[in-house]
Amino acid sequence: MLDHTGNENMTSKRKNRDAWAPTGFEEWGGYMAAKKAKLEEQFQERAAVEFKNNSTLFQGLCIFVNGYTKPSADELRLLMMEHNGVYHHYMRPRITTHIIASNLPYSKIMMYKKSQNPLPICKPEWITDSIKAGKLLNYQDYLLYSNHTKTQPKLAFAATSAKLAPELDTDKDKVILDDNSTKSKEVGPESSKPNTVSKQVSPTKEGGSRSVNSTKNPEFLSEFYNNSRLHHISTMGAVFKDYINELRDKSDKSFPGLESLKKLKRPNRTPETLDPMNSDSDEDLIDSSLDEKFAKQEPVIMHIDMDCFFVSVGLRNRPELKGLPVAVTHAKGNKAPQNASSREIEMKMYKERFKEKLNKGQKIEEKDQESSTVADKHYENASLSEIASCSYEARKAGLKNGMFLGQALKLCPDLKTIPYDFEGYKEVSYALYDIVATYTLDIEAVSCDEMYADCTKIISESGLRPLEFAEIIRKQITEKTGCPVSTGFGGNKLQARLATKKAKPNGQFYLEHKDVRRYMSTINIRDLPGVGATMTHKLNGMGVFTCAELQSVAIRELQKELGKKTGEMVYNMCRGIDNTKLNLEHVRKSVSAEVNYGIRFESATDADKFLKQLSEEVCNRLIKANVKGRCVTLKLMIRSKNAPVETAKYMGHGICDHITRSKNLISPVNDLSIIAKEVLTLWNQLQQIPEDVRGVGIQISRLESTKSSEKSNLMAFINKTQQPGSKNKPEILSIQNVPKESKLGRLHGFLLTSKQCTPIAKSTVNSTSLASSLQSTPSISSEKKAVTTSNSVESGGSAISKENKSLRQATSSISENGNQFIDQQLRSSKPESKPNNIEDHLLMQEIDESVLAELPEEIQREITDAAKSRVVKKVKNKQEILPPIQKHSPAIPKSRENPPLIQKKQDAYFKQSKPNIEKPKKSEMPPIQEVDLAVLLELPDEIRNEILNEYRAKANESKQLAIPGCSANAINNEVRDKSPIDEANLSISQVDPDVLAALPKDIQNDVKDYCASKKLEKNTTSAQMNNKNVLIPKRFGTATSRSTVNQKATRSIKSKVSDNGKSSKTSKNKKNILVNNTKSLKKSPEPKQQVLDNDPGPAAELLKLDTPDIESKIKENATDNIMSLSMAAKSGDPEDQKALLKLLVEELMDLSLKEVKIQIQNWISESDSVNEVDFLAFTTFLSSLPKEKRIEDLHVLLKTMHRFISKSKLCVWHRAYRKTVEHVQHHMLATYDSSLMVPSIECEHVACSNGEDT
DNA sequence: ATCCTCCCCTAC
DNA sequence: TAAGGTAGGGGAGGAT
Ligand SMILES: Nc1ccn([C@H]2C[C@H](O)[C@@H](COP(=O)(O)OP(=O)(O)OP(=O)(O)O)O2)c(=O)n1
Ligand SMILES: [Mg+2]
Ligand SMILES: [Mg+2]
Repeated sequence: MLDHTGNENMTSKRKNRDAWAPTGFEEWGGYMAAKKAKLEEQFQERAAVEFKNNSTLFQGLCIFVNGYTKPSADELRLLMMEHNGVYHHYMRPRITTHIIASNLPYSKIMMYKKSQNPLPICKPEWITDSIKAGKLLNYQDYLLYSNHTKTQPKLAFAATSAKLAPELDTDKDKVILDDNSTKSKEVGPESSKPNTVSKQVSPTKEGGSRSVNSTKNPEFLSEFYNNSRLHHISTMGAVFKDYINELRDKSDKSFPGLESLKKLKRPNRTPETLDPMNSDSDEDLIDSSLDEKFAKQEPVIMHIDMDCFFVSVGLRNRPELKGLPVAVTHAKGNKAPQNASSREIEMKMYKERFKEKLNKGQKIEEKDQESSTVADKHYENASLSEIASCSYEARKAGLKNGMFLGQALKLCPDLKTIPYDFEGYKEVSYALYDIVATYTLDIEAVSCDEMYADCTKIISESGLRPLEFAEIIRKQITEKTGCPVSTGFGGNKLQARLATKKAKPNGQFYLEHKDVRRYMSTINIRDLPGVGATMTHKLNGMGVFTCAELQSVAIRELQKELGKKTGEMVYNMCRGIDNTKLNLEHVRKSVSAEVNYGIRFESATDADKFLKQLSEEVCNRLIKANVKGRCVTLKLMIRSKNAPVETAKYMGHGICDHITRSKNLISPVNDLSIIAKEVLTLWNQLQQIPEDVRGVGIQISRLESTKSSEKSNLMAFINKTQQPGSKNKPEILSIQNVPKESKLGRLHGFLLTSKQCTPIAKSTVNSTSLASSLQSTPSISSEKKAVTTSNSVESGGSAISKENKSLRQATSSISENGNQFIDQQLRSSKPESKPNNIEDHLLMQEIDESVLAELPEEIQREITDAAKSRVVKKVKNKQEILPPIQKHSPAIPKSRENPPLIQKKQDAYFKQSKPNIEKPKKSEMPPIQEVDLAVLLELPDEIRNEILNEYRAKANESKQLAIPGCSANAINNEVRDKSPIDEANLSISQVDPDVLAALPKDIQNDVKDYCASKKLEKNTTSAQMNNKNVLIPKRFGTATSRSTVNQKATRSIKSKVSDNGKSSKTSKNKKNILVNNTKSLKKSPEPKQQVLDNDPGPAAELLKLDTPDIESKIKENATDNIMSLSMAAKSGDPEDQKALLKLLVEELMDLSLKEVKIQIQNWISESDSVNEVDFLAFTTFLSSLPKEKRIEDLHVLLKTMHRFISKSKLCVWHRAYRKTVEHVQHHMLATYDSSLMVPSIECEHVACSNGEDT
């Protein structure tokens, strides 16, 4: 560890990245994104295309997308579907016809090439260009490793670079031979591609630098991600966390693996009951069996982890290397003439830094020595390529994962290196997870090769001892994957993990309760999970090296040295105590993308360009994850003052300083234009020299789900409607909101209408803030650079600066946006002091950001400009009238000038919680009062119904959440103050009296009941909230099912609403929403709140009038929908309908079970209305399964459908489900003379439950 | 006292 | 050459 640590420290900053699924794991993450496409839409589009054009463009083609591609794998999948092609999520030996990739490692290309049936590997442009051309172009013109030059498909003279080129070409020929160049159109598209092969080929002189450099190689980003192991493992980690959620959702609760275990044991003993008796065994068993019998009080947690994962996977096809020291790396071993000077310097600096750190602690000796050792090694020309994983034989020589290859070779000269095989890892990971999932779904995915599973039930029900079970499952996994795996069992996660460590390699171990204490004392503190190099150091400084020694340290002492929580954790851990539960429902809290390799900007333009690319990357990930975020953070790694310009490691980041700057947005966003703007603003604020940038990262936090099921279409709906002309979403609020009261009112109820606010103060505030921000910006910018320390979030000033800059230079393209940004920033720059907030409110009131955002850019500019001028004026006024604002800016001395202001403003609106905090998805819907009825009424019935249903559903949810005293007033006040959007969760509860009154009676009752009955629940809920690990009862919330409410989320509620100058925080309670609400109510008397309250009044009235009608309409619509569904088949254009239906059904027939599930999920979860065509298609499809003898599949699919529909509170869906089941049963009876056991849907609405649409 | 931001640390 | 990402817990210290 020291060694590794050392390296890490050297860089001094390492961070992780996330992954996004470049390779192709995206099956789960719905795609939806870019286009918001829903499966429905996809189907429709596809059907339409097929039907009309009967596009068979790709008929007969079966593609497999490997690695990161420009049109993402998902997009390609859709394109294939639209044109009658087939998309494979995995390479299928004799079925796949083409491999699509933007770039592949040489090893991979070779692999494909050598395969028995070499398949052509084409660039994704082949697909897109063919579509554009309306005909299938010759794929040979798009071969990945063909000559890049388009024109010369077959020749590979690329030329300069040469070495690889020839080989590649050769490969190509071999691989691709089959097809002939039938023709090829010109190659326009690929012209840019000469580089595609670049990765490997181009390394010619200048070319070499190009291929790697972020600036010079346009394909840098994708190439980098495609080759980054850390990116891959992060991505896969996220994928498997989702996968587990997915499996759990789909589960029918049957565990075949567990069942077979029961059978195994039964012969010997009677089932569970007798287990205790069984005691065939030994010590362990007896205890455990007793426990099992009664309460299973003793939980049994399993930790399972593949042995030297990457190596094991790689050795599957290299049996000759088994038993030898092997490592997985990019480099092959030889090489690397690096500049010794850089190494020397970096080493020196590293040492210095290390010493500093150590000094803080106390001991240093050993480490110093070690570091020096490392340093020595550093001087040499050893390879600085990192070893991802090394075999246990290699570990005997001292090798460790993460170590540099050069260093490793010194320790182990015989080390064999093998290349990465990311597809292989994924494959094995799936096998691992799938096997464990046959025993239980109480799984917490840790990474692609590791997880925790609660085996309490398995052990008790099967009667097996942990180690017996281990034997079985390990064997199963090894047989299936060809890779060794180790497992550890214990009473908690810590014990299980330590047991696994002891079990490795290829073993198993059960750390029994009685042995815990004894065993713990033998553990080295560094082996405790969570104790890394730094903490080890600190503890070593205290004379602590082992857990035994650690046990003798008082908790106070530990907390003093390590912090409160950390101290306590360590105190417990060294005793084998670990109270953390398995985190079963994984909920993402942030999405980020960063690159700290190969970053070399030569100009501000380079930096801008890359930031935009990275923004795009993050946006894509957000979309893929179905989330939007309200906080944007830019992370930079900047070359340290004395660090060499040329890093020791080729294209590495060297020794750097880290700088972070974040900004809160008023509303959640996943829009590229907005995020890019914010990022560029932040970048400009940081005022860094482009040439010194060595790393860039963008993180989006404070996420909210965008899934319709979860969030509702309200936002989307509102966005669309709100601003007529606008196209985009409501962005972040910017300070300058144009005066569209109605809009504001709807969207951001809290803001209230300006009327309420005291005009003067408010107006002044806004203007002041803006002005201050503007003014301050310049100065600030200069300051910031130096700052390594963190500052307040964003500064309005920065925004301004940005604007200025944008106007001047770089962001010219973005200039338009720039204005918006500025606005936004200004907004964000809340007034620190309350006065500022007030002003902000005024501004907001004046200009609705979201509205603004939607307007054409030109208009936006105008407005923005006008606002600015206005602001300036106001500022002046304010200064006179309300000095506070300006003062504030200056007052904010400490951190960045304006930033604080901005942030505060935002906070005031929303209450945000920390950036990290996320709220449940629910929150997206604005309080119903805010919904503009007029707009609502204008909407199509379907949409209107959806919206209303959403609210209704939320009302239900609120109940669940148990907002006890959810008297609307209090809630409303708070919400308003904060921001509707933020506290989505709250929004549910926010129902204020007026609104409540406006609601249909049944809903009213529901709400009341909930409030009354949920108090109890609330308590429970709050308790759960406290515990991160606690699963949220997803079953309840329709959309929110998965959202876990956590403390932070709750916390957000607290928004500090600073009224005038007073900072009245509505409530702070993290845990108790109710409390918060209550507080807010009490505080409400404040001016702002009152104002707010007033506003609602009118709106409420409107609602009342309209609501009833709407409600009824909704019901009607629902009915209509159902009716239409049944009718659809019959009416319409019979022929067309039939043909379309037939096509769809055939399509479904061709899909794998998994794919169909995904389709079903998308169909249901992406919309609140039932798409008739899809309904008919699915129902017809499912009804035809009995004939196909696919009963298993039918069963699974119905469960899938049930699962997702259960989440929907829409009766329309419930009915659709019943109808489908009815139809299916009919066919079941006809075919098998028996019906299928399927779950039924339960609905609160009696009419729905009883009714039946039929 | 509690919040919030900017880090730092840890894990894979 | 080399592909040093990513998510989340937590602490320090300023602001309220
Ligand atoms: N610094 C690291 C650590 C890990 N990994 C990758 C390669 C590993 O194979 C995989 C799993 O990590 P583990 O910690 O589980 O390590 P191994 O599986 O390699 O070995 P062990 O047998 O100790 O689990 O993650 C990596 O690329 N870089
Ligand atoms: Mg492992
Ligand atoms: Mg592991």
